[in-house]
Amino acid sequence: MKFTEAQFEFIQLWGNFGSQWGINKTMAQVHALLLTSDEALSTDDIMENLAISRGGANVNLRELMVWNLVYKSAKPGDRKEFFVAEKDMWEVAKRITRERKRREIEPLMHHLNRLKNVDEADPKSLTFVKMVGDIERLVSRMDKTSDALMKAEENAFFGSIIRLLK
Amino acid sequence: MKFTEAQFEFIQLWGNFGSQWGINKTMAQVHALLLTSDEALSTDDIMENLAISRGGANVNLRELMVWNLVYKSAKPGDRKEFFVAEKDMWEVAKRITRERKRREIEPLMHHLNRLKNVDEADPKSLTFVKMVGDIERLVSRMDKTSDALMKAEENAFFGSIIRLLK
DNA sequence: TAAAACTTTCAGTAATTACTGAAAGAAAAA
DNA sequence: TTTTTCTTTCAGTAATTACTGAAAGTTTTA
Repeated sequence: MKFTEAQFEFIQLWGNFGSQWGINKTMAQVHALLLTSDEALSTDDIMENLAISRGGANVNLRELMVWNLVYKSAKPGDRKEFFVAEKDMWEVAKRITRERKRREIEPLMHHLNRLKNVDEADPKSLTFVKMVGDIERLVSRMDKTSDALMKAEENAFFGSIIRLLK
Repeated sequence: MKFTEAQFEFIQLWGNFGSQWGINKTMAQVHALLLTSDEALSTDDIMENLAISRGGANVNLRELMVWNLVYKSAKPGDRKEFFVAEKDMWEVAKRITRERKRREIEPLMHHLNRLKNVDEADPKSLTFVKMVGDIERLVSRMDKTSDALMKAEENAFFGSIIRLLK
């Protein structure tokens, strides 16, 4: 398989995988293109390679920068902006996790907590409040555990404890 | 807040949350309705409560059964099928995790592995192969770690070790 | 200050995704 | 076996999501 074919397939794969996880397909494809490019790319490079419009390229690049997955990179003697992706995949995983937590876990917990103000007189409220509480505890526990595991994977001592569990 | 309001809001919340995670919004809403219902519901109950069609109700209920989040439940003297949701939220989390792994991790690993057959002569392939390998290792590690996490949360001894890390 | 080079925005529209409703299918009752 | 009751399927369509492209905005150069 030639490099360009493999790169093309990787871009498709990353795009499809991303959209299954609620990440915009084109954004994932731009990310994949930059991940597989040794050199920084301009907006025009990206437009050409993925056959997307200038608007789409611009919006998705800026969103990738919000996620901290892509940086601007200036080229001396060139007024264009160039872009590079963070290549350390462990960093990539951490930053995606961090961003999704920030956007989803916190609002979810807030909304769930509000729902506990349900009228306690209604007998149906009993199991409802219990269930909301169960979800809160579960989400909070998974959140903390994922932090612990992230730390553990980075840390030789904790990492060796974690490996005991596998 | 009245129970029916709280239930309605929970259904919206679960639907929106689900669709952010690549889970069909209506499916998540049907799930939320069943989670917050003490009694088993018929297709007609669900159609009425969520204002969706018979086809939609049927398709989403069957999909929820594939995910093992909802069961059929017969009522004596009634020919209709009734449905109940698994109410143990820890079971719910485990089953969603299991299903997503099965559908996504395995195919992803397979595709990534295929991409390693890239022409090694091209110098660009070097960093490409490294990156694919990095993703494989990362995904495999996260997969194993999530298994460990599940076991740890279920197990008092391992659980206490995990709590040390937090 | 004006022109050139590049980036950003957003109304209109295309692409995708999932729902509707009616017809066909299946199972139970008569 | 015919009718009744309920479930499933799927072509057509509605709803959602995200892209296009041109105009406006911004920065740099001269």
